[in-house]
Amino acid sequence: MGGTFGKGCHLHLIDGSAFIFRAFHALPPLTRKSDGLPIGAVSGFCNMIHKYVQDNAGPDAPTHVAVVFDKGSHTFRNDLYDLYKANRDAMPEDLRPQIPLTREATRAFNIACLEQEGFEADDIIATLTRQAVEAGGRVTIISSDKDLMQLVGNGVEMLDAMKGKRIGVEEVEEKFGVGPDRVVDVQALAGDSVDNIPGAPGIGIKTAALLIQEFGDLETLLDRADEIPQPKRRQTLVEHRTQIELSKRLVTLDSATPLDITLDDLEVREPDPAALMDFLTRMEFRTLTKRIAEGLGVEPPVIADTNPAGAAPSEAADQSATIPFRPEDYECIRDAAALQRWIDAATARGLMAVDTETTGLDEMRCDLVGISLAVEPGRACYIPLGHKIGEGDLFGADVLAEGQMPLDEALALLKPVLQDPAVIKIGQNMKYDAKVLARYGVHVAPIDDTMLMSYAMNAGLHGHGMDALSERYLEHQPIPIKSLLGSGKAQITFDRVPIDEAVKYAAEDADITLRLAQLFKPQLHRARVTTVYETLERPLVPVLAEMEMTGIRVDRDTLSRMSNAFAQKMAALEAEIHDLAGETFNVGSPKQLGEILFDKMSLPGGKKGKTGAYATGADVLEDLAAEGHDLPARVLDWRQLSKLKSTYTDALQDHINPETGRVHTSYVITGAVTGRLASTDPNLQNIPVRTEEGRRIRAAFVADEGKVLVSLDYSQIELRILAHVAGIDALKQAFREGQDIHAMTASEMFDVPMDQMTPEIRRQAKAINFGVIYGISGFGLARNLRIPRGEAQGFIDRYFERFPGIKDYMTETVAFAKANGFVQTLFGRKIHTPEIGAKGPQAGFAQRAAINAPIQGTAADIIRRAMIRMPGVLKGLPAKMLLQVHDELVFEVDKGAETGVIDAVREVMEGAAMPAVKLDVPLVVDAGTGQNWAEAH
DNA sequence: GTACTCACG
DNA sequence: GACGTACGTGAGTACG
Repeated sequence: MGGTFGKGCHLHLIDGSAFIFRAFHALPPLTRKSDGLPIGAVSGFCNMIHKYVQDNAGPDAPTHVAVVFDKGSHTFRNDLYDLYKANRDAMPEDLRPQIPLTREATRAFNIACLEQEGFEADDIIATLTRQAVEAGGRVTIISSDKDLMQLVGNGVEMLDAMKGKRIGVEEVEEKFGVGPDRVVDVQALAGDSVDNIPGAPGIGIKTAALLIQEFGDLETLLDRADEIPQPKRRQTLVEHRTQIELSKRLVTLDSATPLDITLDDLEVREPDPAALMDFLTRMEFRTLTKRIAEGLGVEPPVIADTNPAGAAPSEAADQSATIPFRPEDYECIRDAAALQRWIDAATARGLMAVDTETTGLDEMRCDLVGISLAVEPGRACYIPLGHKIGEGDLFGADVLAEGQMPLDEALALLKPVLQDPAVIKIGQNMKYDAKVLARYGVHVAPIDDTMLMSYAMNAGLHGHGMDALSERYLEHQPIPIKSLLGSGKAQITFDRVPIDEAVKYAAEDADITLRLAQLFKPQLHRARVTTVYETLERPLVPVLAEMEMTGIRVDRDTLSRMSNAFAQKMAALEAEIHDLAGETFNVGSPKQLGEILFDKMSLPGGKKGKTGAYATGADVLEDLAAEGHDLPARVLDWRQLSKLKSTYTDALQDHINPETGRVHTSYVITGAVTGRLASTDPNLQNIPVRTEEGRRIRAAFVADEGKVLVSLDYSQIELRILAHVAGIDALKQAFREGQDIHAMTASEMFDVPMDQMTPEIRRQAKAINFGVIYGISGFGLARNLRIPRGEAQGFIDRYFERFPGIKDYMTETVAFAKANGFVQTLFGRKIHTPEIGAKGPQAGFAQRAAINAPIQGTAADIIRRAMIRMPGVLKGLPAKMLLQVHDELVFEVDKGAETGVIDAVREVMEGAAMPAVKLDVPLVVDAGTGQNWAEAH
C-alpha cells in the first residue's frame, strides 16, 4: 500500500482493554506451567487477536489497524469529577501483571499498540477516528462499548467482535432513541452507574431520548426546562443543571488527544513469524503456538516441558515438592551487579518470592537485617544488609559485618521491582514484610500470600505457619529459627547471626514460599475458593497494613492515673480479704483461694476440676456472694480491678510506640477459623465496655488534635444473617420493619403482646436469640439465664416450635458438615469441621461450631468486604480507618467532616454484601462520634 | 508449657 | 442413663 492515509483507506481500531477484561473474566485462572505466572488473560487476548486477524483477511480487509489501551487510572475526567469511575472495583491482582504482556502480545502480532497517559482508550479512538474521517477514509471500531457509539456515522461503524454484529447509525438509534450526534445528550441526562456518571436523578435512557427528540439538543432542553409539563421532571432538570452539564463533559470523548503517531504509522503489517513465535513460546501457549505456526506456514517451536511428559496438571505442581532443597546452592548477594541479575530474572518471570529478616517481631519497631528472594524452586538468594559483628560492647560498638551492600543502594535497586505492577511478590504472611518495607519507603505491590492461600483452602484443618505448611506439603523440615537465635535469655537477634548461616536459613524461607505458591495457586481453583482468596483475603492485606501502621492514639496519663487508683483500691480489698480469711494468701492464686473458701471456711459448692483444684471462676464466686458471703464478693471486685490493671492500664502503656505516640495492633488474618480477624500485641478487640469501670479505659483511646473518633457498627448482624440463611419469614419481616427483635421473639414465644413487654421477658428472649446463634443447648441456656435446666429446655422447645426453620437449618447444617467435612459462608468461605463425626462430648462441640461458623463467618466476610472497599471511599475524605472489632469499625476524622464520612462509610457497610449476595434482610449500621472511643461507641 | 480466669464480639 | 456443652478469640498470672 504505502503512501498517506486518505480516500479508500480503512482504519480498524481495536478496544484492547475491553478484549483483556473479557478474556480475563471468561477464562479460568490459567497459570504458566513453568513458574505459575497467571497468564489466562494474555492467552485469551492472543486468541481474540488471532481470530480478529483471521476474520479480517477478506476483501474488506483494513489498510490500517491499531489496538488501543487505557493507561493509568487518572484522566482529565477525574479532574472534572473526582468520583468518576469511583465505584469501579480495583483491578484483580492476578490481572495486573498480565497488562504489560498484552502490550507485548500486540507488538508480537506486529500491530500498532497505542496508549497515552491521562487519556482513556476511547479518547484516542475518537481522535484517530476524526483524523481518518477528515482524511476521507473509513473507520471500524472493534468494540461494543456504548460510550463509543457517539462516533458512529460518516463512514464510521462499530463491530461487536463477540457477537459478530455490526453497529451502525440504525443500531445506535435503536439503543439511544437518538442519532449518534445526540448520544452524549442522552447519556448526560441518563447518567451511567458503571462509570459513576451522575446524570439527572430519575431519568433513564427512554425519558432522556424523548426529551432530546422534543427539544432538539441538551442545551435547548436545559434553557427551556420550564416548558416541561411534568412537574417532577421539570424540577429535576432545573435543580441538577450543573450536574447534567458536568455529566455531558464526562461522556463526551476528546477527539483532540495529543498523539505522537500519525495514521500512516498504523499501516497493516505482516507479522514477523520469529518474533511472534518467540513470544508465544515464552508464554508457553502450546495449542495457540501450534495453530498460529500452521497459519504462518512455519515449524512450531518446541515448548520445553518442565514436567515429565504426559504429566497431569496436578502432578505438574508437584515439582515444588520433588526438586530437592540444596542450601549450598543459595546465593549470597554482596554487590549491585549480582542483585541486578536477580531483579532481571524476577522481572522476566513476572513473579518472585520475598522474605525479610528483621531484628524483632514488631514490624513497627524492628530493623531490616536482610532480604531473600526466590524466582524458581531451588533458586533463591539472600541479601544481607544489616548484619553486625562484635558483642556490642560497653560503647555499643556495633560494626557492620563485611561484604554487605549498603542498605540504601540495595533498596534503591529493589524498589522498582518490588513496586512493579507487572511482578507479583509472593510472601508467607506478606503483611509483615510489606509493613517493614513500607517503613523504608518501599510499597510492595501486587502481592500473593501462601499463608492466605492455605487459609482459604484449609481453615479448620491445620495451621498455616510456614514450618507446618512446608512439612505437610513439601515434606521438608525448614531450618528452625531457634538453631540460629537460641532461646530464652541467651537469645540473640537476627542481625547477630553470621551471614553464611543466615543465607541458608533466609533463602530457604523464600524458596519454600515460592514452592508453596506454585503448589497452592492451582489448588485454589480446584477447591473452589479462588473467589474467597481473591476478594476476601488477598485484597485485605494492604488495607490492614495501612490501618496497623496508622495506629490509634492512646493517652498515657489517663492510663497511668487509673493504674494508680486501681492499685490503691486493690490493696484495700486485699487487706479486707486477708482479714476475712484470717490469714494472708495470694488472692491471685485460684488454688490458694479455693483452699481458703472450701477447705478452711467450708463454704458450699466446692467442686474440683480435672486437675484436682477447686473451681473459683466468677460464676462460682457470684453464687457464693449471692448467699451473703463477703469474701468471694471482695475477690470478685479485686479480680476485676486486677484484670483491668494488668491487662489494660499497665500493659497498654507498654504498647505505645515511642515514635508515633500511638498503639499499633496486628491483625492476624488467619487467627480465627470462621474468617474473623484476631488482634494481637496488643489485642484491641477486647477493650472493656460492659462495666462502668472498664469503660473508662476506652476513654484513653483518643482522637488527635482537631479530629474526632467515629465508630460505626452493624446492628445485630448475626441474627440478621440467621434470619436469612434459615429463611425465617417472621424474623425477616421484623428486621425489615425495624422492630425490636428480642421483644418480638419474646412476644412470639411467651404470647405477650408487644405493648405489655417487660424487660425481664425480653432479656430471656435475647439470651435465647444469642443461644441459637451458638448452637443452643438446654444446659448452656440454663447456665446463662441461671434457671433450671428443664425450664431452659422448655424455652428451647417452644422456640423451635414457633420457628421451625431454625431447627431445620441446624439439622441441615450438621448433615452438610458430616457429608462434606466443611461448612460454608454465603460468600463461599469454607470452614472445615474434621471433628464432626467424633463420638462422645466432642460431637456436641463440633456440631455447635458447625452451626455457628456459617453465621459468624458470613458476618466476618461482610465486614471484610466493607473494609476492602473503604480506601476507595475514603479517598479525598479527611478520614482514616483505625480499628476493626468484628462488627465495628473505628475511624479518625477531621472535625467537621463527621457527617460526610459517616454517610459514606455507612453506605459501604450496609451495602457490603452486594452484589455477591442479596440478603433478604437489611443491614443496619449505627454510628457515633466523640473525642474518645468511650464517647464514640 | 498448661490451666485458669476474664476481657471482647 | 450419664456425660458435659453455649460460638469465636488473646493475654496475664500462677504453677509445675
